[in-house]
Amino acid sequence: MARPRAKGLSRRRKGDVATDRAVYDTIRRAMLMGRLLPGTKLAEPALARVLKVSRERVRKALHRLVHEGWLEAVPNRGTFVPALTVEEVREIYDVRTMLETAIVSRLCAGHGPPEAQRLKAHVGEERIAVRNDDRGRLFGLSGEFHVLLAELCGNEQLSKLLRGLLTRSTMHFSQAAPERFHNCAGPHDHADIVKAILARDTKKAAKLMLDHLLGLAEWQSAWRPPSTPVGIEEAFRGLSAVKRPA
Amino acid sequence: MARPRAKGLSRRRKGDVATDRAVYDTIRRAMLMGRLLPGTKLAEPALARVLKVSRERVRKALHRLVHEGWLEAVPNRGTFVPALTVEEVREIYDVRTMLETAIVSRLCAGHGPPEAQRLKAHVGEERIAVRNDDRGRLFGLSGEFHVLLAELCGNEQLSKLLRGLLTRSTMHFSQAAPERFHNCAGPHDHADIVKAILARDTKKAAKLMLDHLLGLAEWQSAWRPPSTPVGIEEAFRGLSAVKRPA
DNA sequence: TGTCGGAATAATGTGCACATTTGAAATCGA
DNA sequence: TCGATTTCAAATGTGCACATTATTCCGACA
Repeated sequence: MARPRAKGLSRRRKGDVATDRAVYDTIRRAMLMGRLLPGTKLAEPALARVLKVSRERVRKALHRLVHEGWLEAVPNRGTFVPALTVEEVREIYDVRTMLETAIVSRLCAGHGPPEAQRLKAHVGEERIAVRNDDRGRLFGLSGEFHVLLAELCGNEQLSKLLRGLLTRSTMHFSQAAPERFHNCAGPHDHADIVKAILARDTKKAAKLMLDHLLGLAEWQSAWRPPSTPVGIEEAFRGLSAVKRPA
Repeated sequence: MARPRAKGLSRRRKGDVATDRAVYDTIRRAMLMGRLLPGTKLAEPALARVLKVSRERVRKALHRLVHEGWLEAVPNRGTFVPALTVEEVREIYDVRTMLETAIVSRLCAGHGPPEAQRLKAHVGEERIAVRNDDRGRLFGLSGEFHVLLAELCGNEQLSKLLRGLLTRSTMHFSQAAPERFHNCAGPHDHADIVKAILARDTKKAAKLMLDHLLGLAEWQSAWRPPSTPVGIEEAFRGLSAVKRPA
């Protein structure tokens, strides 16, 4: 039929899944960088204006983030950055304890040379980060350690589940200024756990993981995130959805 | 401003979240009833026509179901009923084993009279269902038993997680004709597990749960769902999104 | 002066109109 | 007759317009 287009521009690409990912990643990155504090409202028009995308894209990304537990949606009100209660943090670490003690037990029973190699490599990287006092890298590695343990079990469902739990429990860490991240006990605990796994000492490994998570939960529960909301424009300053400055 | 509406009808209620839930529940119910076989395509116009709702509502419900793992979306192709592989089933039951053995251990260590009462009540209901040969009720109760154990731990995160795992692992059961559901070992296993919990025998309870899940996984993996797709119209015959015949 | 109430404004929610893409039927050629 | 190419219809994806809802602001009244 070749009908002439009514409005002017609208150069529309095909199933542009790349832009969707970019918007989603940008918002998530802003949260990981600690720029979005609990209580902040993510208004759709403001986000669309700042990220230079249409409102529908923002809406879709927000819905996805809500489904994944990063944000909270109130009907007819908007989407907000959630404030995890100490009870929620305790519950999340409780579930993590159940899963991760089982994981280290599993790894003690059945791991081979390649798994041992990856564990030792990760501990080495953490040690380097500590030596260089690279807080940002250490922050990322500390979380990835737990994901690595899950992945070494060779269970994709388990990895996905633990990854979701980690994002929720590290949200607090992110909401604190991540450049101030300092966890001297973390890398040392990780090294001990790996040592126990390599020695196939199941009881010791499980106990170390239990104590490690208990310590993390206690330290995290003691800290309360600030509650002064910040504007959207300044929160996303320097971040862009269309071009990755990476 | 009171601008006259362009088109005729469109009597739109307020933030109608009830319709959204109805559409979502209807599709989910059709899956639980085993009417949607793996490989079936859930086309949006067909669903909208059958359920008597707009396409956007269907679209939103489908997106949610995709995100929760009930369905699979292929870009520009459509939404399909997934076919779980035996490997996925094995992995899901592996994760469930980790969580649920920890749950029964937890319950052995710390449960009071109200928890004991609810456990005994559930076992009683299952016994009644077995006596009456009520397959549908037994099918529901068998799943709820595991959710009940998680809820008795008083951990909301744990309950939500296990609920998601259950929906995925029971999808196979649903895809078999549920009226043919017959699990003579299930209720008996459940009664034994409850007995061990009430006796606070941690090792025995964990072992019983482990064997129970192992048996379920083995039985479930042995069975392969049929792969003859069925039309949308007949799959949703009798089901409605606007009025619940319940 | 403080509070209650209504109007203006901004934001959310949703139906609708196309553009793009896919799948398959139809047509053509060997 | 079979295979490859073209054509066409249906489905998916997305921007847009507008109704509905919440919030804010401002003035009247006690």
